[in-house]
Amino acid sequence: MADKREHILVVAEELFAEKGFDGTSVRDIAQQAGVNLAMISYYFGSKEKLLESLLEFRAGYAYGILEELNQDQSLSPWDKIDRLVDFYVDRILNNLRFHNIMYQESSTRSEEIRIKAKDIKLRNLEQISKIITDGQQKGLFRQVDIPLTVGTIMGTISSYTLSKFYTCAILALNEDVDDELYRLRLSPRLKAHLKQLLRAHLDIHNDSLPPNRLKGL
Amino acid sequence: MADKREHILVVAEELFAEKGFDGTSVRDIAQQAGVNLAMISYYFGSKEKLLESLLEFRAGYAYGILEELNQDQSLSPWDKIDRLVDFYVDRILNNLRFHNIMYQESSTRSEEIRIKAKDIKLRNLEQISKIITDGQQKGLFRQVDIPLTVGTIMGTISSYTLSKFYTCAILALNEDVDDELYRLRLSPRLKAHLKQLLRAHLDIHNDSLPPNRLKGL
DNA sequence: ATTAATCAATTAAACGTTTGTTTAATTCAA
DNA sequence: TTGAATTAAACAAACGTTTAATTGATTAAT
Repeated sequence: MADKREHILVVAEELFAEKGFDGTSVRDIAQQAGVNLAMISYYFGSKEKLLESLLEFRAGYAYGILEELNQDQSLSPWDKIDRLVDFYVDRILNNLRFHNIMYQESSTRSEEIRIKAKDIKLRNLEQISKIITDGQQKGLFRQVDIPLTVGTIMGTISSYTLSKFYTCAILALNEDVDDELYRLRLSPRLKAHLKQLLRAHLDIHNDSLPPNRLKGL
Repeated sequence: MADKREHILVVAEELFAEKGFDGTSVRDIAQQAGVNLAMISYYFGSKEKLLESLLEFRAGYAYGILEELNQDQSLSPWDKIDRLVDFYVDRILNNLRFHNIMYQESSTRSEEIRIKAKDIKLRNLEQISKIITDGQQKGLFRQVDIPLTVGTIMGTISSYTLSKFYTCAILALNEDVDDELYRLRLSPRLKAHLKQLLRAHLDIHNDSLPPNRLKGL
């Protein structure tokens, strides 16, 4: 075992996402990670600080990708939106555990954790904002509420990753389908929907749309 | 106290939403509700069955409203979409507690609870589906992924109701703002965003949009 | 009308687990 | 030999649930 500390974090991540923070005992984590119970206090200080460490451990990754995507001059804003959707769907579906902790569990915890989670989200929002404002400056995107648009992306995905039961019903899958097939079905559908949605939402040509609403009547 | 059972449910709802299911003890509920600890087992059987009772207690309301909205012949599909957005934003913001339980907490619980939560969601989806397919049949709405569109509505709202810390940062509000002002700021912004979003997303005129994407380049 | 019986409502206390954390001893490598 | 890593054991506190006793109002018998 290369890094025991990191291994504990990965195991804790899985368990937290599966059973919730309060629903997971330190003994669960220790046993699943194959380490002594006392090692968790020894490494992290407490269960709450373990969660804090987990946030730090995972925080950097998404930001790096977004930054890179942002600086890529060869991609049009539309391409970047598509890539953004692909990235987030893939990332969330492949890191369901961490995502659930980050977006639901952390909001009921200590102030330090809530602040940390907030800051991570704000940093990511900043990067996505740049992509959208760039598209606006280039005359491709219309005026939209950017933070809420980001909320729409994350929220749409989350609404289908929080409850496997409901999602399986929608996808016409058996409830105990294996994770591989589950992702395989959900991923393209989420991506297609979000791209179609954002295309219409962001397109500059739709700026004159609101008054047209009554056309069809 | 008219109905003690119901009073316990309301108190439990508040506490669950605030501190999570596992984070709330039966003693917390009993104390806050002003009843003896044993009354909760006496009334509901167990803590889990209390949550189950809570779901049943709250489930009926939304469905009734949606059904009514659906059957209203005087409203156009576009009007119904607007009303739908208004309803859900208001309802979720005014029942933050129950919504958080229903959409996050219930997914990590017993099978019975997960099934119950799933069924409630499916029933509501059914009603919203009718509104959208009606708009499609009337030639107003284009072809969209209806269940995912519903996920977008719920998810967008949820993404801003799960973490008050983050939301306050976005709204440029102090973190300990009172709930009244908090809702007053968040509600119109969510409604405006969702209506603008759905207008573009659903409009039949956008069916020919995808190939136009490259226009701006 | 008074008493007796019945049963649900309510209570305080205790149940056995499980919780997060700490201690104090031991291992092991530097 | 020093100090970090690791261990088993113990800690008190909190957990969900149960018990057994008591209350209080309603019903049946006297």
